[in-house]
Amino acid sequence: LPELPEVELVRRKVEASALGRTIASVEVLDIGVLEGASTEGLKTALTGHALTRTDRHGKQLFFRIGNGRWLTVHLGMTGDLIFLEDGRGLPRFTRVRFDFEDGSSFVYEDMRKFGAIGLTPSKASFLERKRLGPDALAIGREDFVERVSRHRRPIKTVLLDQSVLAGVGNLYSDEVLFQCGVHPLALADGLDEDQLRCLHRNLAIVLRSSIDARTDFDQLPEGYMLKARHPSSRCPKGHGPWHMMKVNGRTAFFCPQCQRL
DNA sequence: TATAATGTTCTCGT
DNA sequence: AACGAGAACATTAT
Repeated sequence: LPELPEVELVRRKVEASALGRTIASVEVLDIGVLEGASTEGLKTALTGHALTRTDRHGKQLFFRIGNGRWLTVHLGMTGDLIFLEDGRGLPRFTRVRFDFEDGSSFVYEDMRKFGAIGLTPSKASFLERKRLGPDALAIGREDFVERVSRHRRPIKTVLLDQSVLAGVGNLYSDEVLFQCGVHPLALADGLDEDQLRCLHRNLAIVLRSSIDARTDFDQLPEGYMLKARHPSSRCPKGHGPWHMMKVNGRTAFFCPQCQRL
């Protein structure tokens, strides 16, 4: 459940379900997902306290604990947070389970274990340590243009670099490049002002559209690549099949007609 | 059975 | 210093 819109929906889910309930116990089923906290540290920090606030920066989640510290959660490639009203129906790949005093539970599951869960005394120091740039939905145009265009690297690579801006992953970077007709290998410092503005504006539109669609790609507006991002599908503007290439070890989809180098 | 998967981080080489 | 390629992490689905 990886990129910014998916993570934002998880945040909202937690906000609506787990917030305010006092934690009675914490069970770590796989210590491999802990980062910056031990099992004992987690138990000590959380037991007897409630999550009082949710926050998201890029793909990173933060939950304020009643004692002033923050629980940090990254969903990696396959992570999710599940609220269980009666504590039953534990997901197969549950890694950490939080049981509330009222009998409900809150679960961190992550099949591939690329995610991480831990503690930090300060969000700012955590973001600094992880070298996360501004949130992709919060960054202003000037800042975006300045940060992106300073790199002599393919624009796809720059958009995926979480230290430039945080929250964009492989799928949404493909989508915004397609929306703006920019080739994934175009060098960031060679883009003109119009292209940079287009990317900034459409990044916000694409991310918000996906959140509004509850990340159901079928419900995205017409003309979106993500409605049919498959090798056997084609450009919605009537051009040919998608072309694919590897950029940063990830598969990039693009339309060679719409996105010229 | 081989390949790829919405992510991050590290090494090695240019 | 900046950058790219490749590997590593773990597990499933096609």
